[in-house]
Amino acid sequence: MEQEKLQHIQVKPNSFECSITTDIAVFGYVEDRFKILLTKRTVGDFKNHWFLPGGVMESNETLVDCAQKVLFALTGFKDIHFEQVRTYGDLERHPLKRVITVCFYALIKPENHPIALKENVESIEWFDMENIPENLGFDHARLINDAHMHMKDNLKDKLIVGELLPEKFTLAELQNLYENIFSIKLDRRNFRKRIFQMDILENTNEKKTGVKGGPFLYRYKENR
Amino acid sequence: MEQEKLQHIQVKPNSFECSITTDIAVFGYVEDRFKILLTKRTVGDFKNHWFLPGGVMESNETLVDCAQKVLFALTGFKDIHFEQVRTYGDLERHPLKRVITVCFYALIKPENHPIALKENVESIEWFDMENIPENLGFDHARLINDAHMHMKDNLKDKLIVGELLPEKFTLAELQNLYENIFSIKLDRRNFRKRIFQMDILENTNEKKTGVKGGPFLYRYKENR
DNA sequence: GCAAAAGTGTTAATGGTACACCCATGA
DNA sequence: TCATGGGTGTACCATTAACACTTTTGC
Repeated sequence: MEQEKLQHIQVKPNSFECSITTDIAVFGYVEDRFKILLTKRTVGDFKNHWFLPGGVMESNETLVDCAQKVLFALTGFKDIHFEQVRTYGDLERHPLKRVITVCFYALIKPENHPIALKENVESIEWFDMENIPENLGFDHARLINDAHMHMKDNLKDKLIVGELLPEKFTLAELQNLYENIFSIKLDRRNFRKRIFQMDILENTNEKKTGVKGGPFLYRYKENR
Repeated sequence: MEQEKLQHIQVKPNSFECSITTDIAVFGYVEDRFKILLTKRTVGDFKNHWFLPGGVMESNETLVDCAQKVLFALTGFKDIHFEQVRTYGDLERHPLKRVITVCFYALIKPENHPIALKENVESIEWFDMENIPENLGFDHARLINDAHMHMKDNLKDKLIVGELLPEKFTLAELQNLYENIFSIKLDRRNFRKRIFQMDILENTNEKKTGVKGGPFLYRYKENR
């Protein structure tokens, strides 16, 4: 009864111990392919498995604070924008203890974020989204899948994938990225038509050199 | 260093105490209006405020288990299907201590779920979504808004809002509900066309009595 | 019988898809 | 100079939006 009352007001003096972690699916566009960043680590029974970057939250951190801290600790990335995907609370998802994880995704330009190999990370690598390793730890295969779907939902009808590209990019690069993310093929003219009538790009009037055809470089407009 | 290592493998021996709660936005269709169920309670500084049904998670429960338990404890509802909305982890969202909450939404047929006024609940009421009380506790105004948006996203292009209606219903009722949820007006003929070519309804060949026009009653098909 | 809602098809507009040729550049 | 990719416009198709009259029922 006292128990029930306390429960009801959402405060209990002796809440159980439970780790809350954040895991981050970092997507990038590398070597003309849509990729995800994974770290090889050993956690519990998972020896030398690949994991999303992730780690435990402290009492004075928000979820996003935690994601920032964890991602920096494992990769050296700073000042990243996160989008929440969902929270996973199954009882047996972690072999050692109860761990609830909040999953985020982030889109980054690899050129701006060189990878730093940090302590306790055996390796860190960009994986092509169509060639993800088999030996993923925990339920991270599901997390990756959910994060990818969530990202596609967020991007649908927006084509705002500029966070993944350099400041100036060609329309072919933008289209290729879009095709990679959604695993589709698009007509070049229709793609241009759509993106132009969205009115989100401006032509820098510079041409990209070292590539045939001499394509113009575009950037996203300031206010969009 | 030892600290950092432990953090990295996502397990710390002394994780801090932190309540994890679930809050549930229960949507229903009552008196021809799209509504949400709120409970009036007193929590901390929030005296006699309206809250989503919610409560703390125990160590042996999954997130959904917790939502089931909490909703039953506050309303008497059982066997409800939940959809996760998102997780809120701001530091100051709860006046008494750190509370992280995972928000869910549920769609129910009020006829199947009579409200039971439970202990510690001062009142419990269906509120029209366009007339939600001002004095909501915590950040529940935001939770309601997010849950509503998330629900709309899930339902978009599906028109599957049957969970909110009695087994047999008229097309006008279905259309009205849909218009309520999305705050839009639809053309009757176009709505019928769309819903019929989805092939999800069957005509019971019964007519609804006590209402002008003598509309047919429909139900959702078994396999959809 | 009259007011209110149910039921029913057609047309116009819009948006999306398919498609071919010339031009610029790098090799 | 030639091979490769960049740049451009139009016709067709599919989907959606707009719209008015007749029938049924409750009161």
